[in-house]
Amino acid sequence: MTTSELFAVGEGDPAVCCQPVRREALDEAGADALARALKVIADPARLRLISLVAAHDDAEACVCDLTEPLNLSQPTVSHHLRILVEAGILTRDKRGTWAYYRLVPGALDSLAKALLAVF
Amino acid sequence: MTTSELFAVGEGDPAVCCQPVRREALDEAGADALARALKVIADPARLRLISLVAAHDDAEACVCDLTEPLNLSQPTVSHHLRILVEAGILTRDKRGTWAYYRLVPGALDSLAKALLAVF
DNA sequence: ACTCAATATCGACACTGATCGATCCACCTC
DNA sequence: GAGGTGGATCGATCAGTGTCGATATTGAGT
Repeated sequence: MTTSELFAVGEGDPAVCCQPVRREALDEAGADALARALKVIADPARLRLISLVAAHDDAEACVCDLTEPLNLSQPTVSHHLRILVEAGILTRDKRGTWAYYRLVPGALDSLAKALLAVF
Repeated sequence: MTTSELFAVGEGDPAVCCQPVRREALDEAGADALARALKVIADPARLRLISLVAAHDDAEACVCDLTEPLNLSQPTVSHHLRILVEAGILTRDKRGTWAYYRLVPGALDSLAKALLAVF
């Protein structure tokens, strides 16, 4: 599941001019999807990976740039990067020996938007 | 830790007029704090609790209102509510036999804001 | 006081997930 | 093609946590 699938969560129907004051509560499927998306970023290592990639020149970084500052083993970093890619937050671009990671534009924004739509 | 403590995470220094293009990456302590806050809401049961409280009349709800729609046992619901209160997302107001829960205004907003400050 | 109802706490169990060492794979260079 | 390097995958381990039944606690009503 990617974060873009969360766009529709909790959005009001534009065809209705006056929505009721009390919205319906999040249904089970929506809560499950949003929880899965939040679990992806609810990890200090993955938050730092996102931050490191965003802070890097050209907004892309290879694994070798990310392993040392996180003080984690290379397989662990690779594991976290895989989870972030599968969630649609990062993209992997393998050029030759190196793998470069980039932020997916709007991914975290849509996640924050989905979060604020809960209430 | 409450969500309000996250307000300062990643905010730019207003005394500096021209910030560098690349911000510094999230430090270990900041990543840990944000991850802990996100873990609180990265659970389908707790997301539905937040949504149910927000959707309820008067924006408050007692445990008996919340146990049945979640299809979880009463101790489990009480456990989740405790976690949400300790994180500063809900408040508990015990009046007589019943305990009423309310959303803390701005709690989720500040969390979403802290998330968007990561990158 | 006794009873009952609403909620919180406790102890235990099962499952998920973060981490690492070892290994495998792809590509580059000689 | 042989060796080396960057990165991914695998298997195991261990900590964390969601869940429940049982029990304790607190307040209302008789």
